[in-house]
Amino acid sequence: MIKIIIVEDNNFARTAWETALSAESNFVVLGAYSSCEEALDSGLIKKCNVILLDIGLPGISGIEGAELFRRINEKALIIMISIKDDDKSIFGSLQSGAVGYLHKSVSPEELIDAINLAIKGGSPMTPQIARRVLKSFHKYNLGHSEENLTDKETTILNLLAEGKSYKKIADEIFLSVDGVKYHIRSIYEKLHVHSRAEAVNKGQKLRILSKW
Amino acid sequence: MIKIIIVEDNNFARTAWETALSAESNFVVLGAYSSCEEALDSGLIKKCNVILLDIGLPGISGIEGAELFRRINEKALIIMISIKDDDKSIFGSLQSGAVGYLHKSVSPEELIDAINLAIKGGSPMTPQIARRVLKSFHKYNLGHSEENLTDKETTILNLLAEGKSYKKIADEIFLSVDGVKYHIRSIYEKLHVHSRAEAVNKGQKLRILSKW
DNA sequence: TTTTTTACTACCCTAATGTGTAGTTTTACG
DNA sequence: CGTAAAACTACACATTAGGGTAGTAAAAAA
Repeated sequence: MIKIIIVEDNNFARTAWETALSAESNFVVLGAYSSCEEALDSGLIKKCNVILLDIGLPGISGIEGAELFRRINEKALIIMISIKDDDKSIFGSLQSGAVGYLHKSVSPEELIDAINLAIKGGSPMTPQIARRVLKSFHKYNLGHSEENLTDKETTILNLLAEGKSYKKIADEIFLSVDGVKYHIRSIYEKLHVHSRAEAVNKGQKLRILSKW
Repeated sequence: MIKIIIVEDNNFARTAWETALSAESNFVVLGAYSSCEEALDSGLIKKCNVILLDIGLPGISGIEGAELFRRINEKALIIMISIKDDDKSIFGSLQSGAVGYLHKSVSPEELIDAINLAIKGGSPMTPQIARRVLKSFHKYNLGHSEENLTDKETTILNLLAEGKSYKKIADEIFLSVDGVKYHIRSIYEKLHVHSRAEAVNKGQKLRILSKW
């Protein structure tokens, strides 16, 4: 039995979803609230499996709410349902722990499918959102040849990110300290920065720095 | 008409996919190769819409290949098809420009659906991969209260990431230089680091640093 | 109210960083 | 082969960063 909580300030939508989901034999709607505050007060957060959460709520926003809910119940699967599709809404939601992101225009059937998918370990998203998410991973420096670091430069940048001193880096890659400096000069020039911290920051944004 | 290129070293799989896709009225397989090198030599990369790409290829790997293909044809939609599901394969593929990631066990029908989905602006992924991707966005410091920076600390960390000197930061937030240092000491302690670069690096990973 | 903690300010000192300039060796290329 | 670019090495120098220590005022806790 999948226990669901709905948090949505629009009465019409909230009621519609509640009705639709309640009709499913393996779903039970534990509660439907119009704000995160009410949902938190209910004490049911820790007992549910799935939380359907609107972003544009009065008081505590959906993004903040997701974080709070997750602190109470790490296991609960949070699915955001929003009319917004700006970066802040999407990525903010994902950061705060949502496992899915749907547009408010979802049909009841889609909503049911989404919940089932989430339970099965998937991440319900509209195709457009999925693409946005994946695109955020893409290196965006393919064109800018200036920003293409050599292998050695990339290695050094990673060591810089770990906070290693020039000396340590030099030892590690068998170069003189000034040899290391030589490459760092190029890195800074290519990335248009003047310090380690900026280089690391930019390196992350350009996805030059290894791993996730 | 959707023009497809297949790069897969397993003859059996390659032939099976080619046959299945060719049967679709709106698909045409421009070429099916057993290595990225062959695909690049064919000169057809720039003419296709979709590239199905294996990761574990001899010679140029799928990940490297994706990057090369994308340089030639930015518009081509690259869908990775792999038996691997480690972080390096998944996130490496996404970074190199893939818009989808499927498991090699896909059925012909799923493959056809995936291509159609990609064309429509979606991102074909198995539910498990999707969840992995979304999870990579989650803040993973909800528990570790030690790592929760105060607002001022977060502000300073962001300024540190921009490479600003203590002096500049001090001016910007109306504190003495030593006041700034005071907070930086706390930041370093909370993040368990000893330098700007490390702090920035960790700040990114913990998603403390602003924006995407 | 007293005590403790938090948020600063201040000073010192050493190591590390960023940058300029210059020389040498290796590699790539016509 | 000659030559230019790339890949180092070397030295100098001003600035910054990181960390130790200490003191003060305000806020929070006891």
